[in-house]
Amino acid sequence: MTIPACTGEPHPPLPERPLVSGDVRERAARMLAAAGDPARLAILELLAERELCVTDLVAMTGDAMPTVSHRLRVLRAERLVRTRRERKHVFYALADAHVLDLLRTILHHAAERGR
Amino acid sequence: MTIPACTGEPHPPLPERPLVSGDVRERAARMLAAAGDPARLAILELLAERELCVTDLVAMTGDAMPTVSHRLRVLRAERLVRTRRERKHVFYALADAHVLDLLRTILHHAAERGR
DNA sequence: CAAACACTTGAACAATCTTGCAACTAACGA
DNA sequence: TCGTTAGTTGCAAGATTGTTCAAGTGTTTG
Repeated sequence: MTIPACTGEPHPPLPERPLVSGDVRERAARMLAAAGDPARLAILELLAERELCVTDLVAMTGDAMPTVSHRLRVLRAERLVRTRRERKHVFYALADAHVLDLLRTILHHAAERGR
Repeated sequence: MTIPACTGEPHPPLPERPLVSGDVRERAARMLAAAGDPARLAILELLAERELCVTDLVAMTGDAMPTVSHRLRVLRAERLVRTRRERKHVFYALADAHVLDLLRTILHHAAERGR
């Protein structure tokens, strides 16, 4: 199926097919969306420094525990964080180096391009 | 202001201060959220290959022009894309190498970690 | 075993987003 | 100038999200 080009102006031959598979994109979008909230991003930043339990995060962010827990749930659903239980506490950490990488990339870029 | 630690268990000394400045995080979150939609991410992927006009994107995605235009508006609001007008057409492209970088990072990671 | 602690879950409500249609604007072309 | 092509904008549904409070689960401590 040929795709009708724009008026044959500046651009080259013609577009290639879609791109990456649909569900890789789906997952990527959900990961981005999960990180794309200031409060959740703040949590990721804190976890970038060290593993923390929910109580710590509550103390550090000043938000209510259910609120923090819900946020962590979203992050965990997209596998941006992992959990580990120890005695009474549940410790959260970034899922892997990829997440740290993404975090650094976005924060660096956001800091760089001043409005 | 001291932050009460979790039960002095496994974790080190104590947490540092917040992190990056609040509005860098705000901007980063908005950028992530803008990219964090499958349809908008698909547009970014297409633009990663070449500059395209709205008509091209309409043809390639199969969506209505106002829909595509709205999506582009969101992407432009967060400066993920830039525009250039030529004759009757408005051409869109990724704003800069940073965006391409982010795109590659997220797609790579999403592809890697199979569910 | 009972009470306390550390979380998670559920439900309801508000706020925000996304889309689709219609109307509007800008740039050509006849 | 008039009509057409290319895009944008406004607005009203409809859907998703985020927050809060209350209740529930699991673990540990007395």
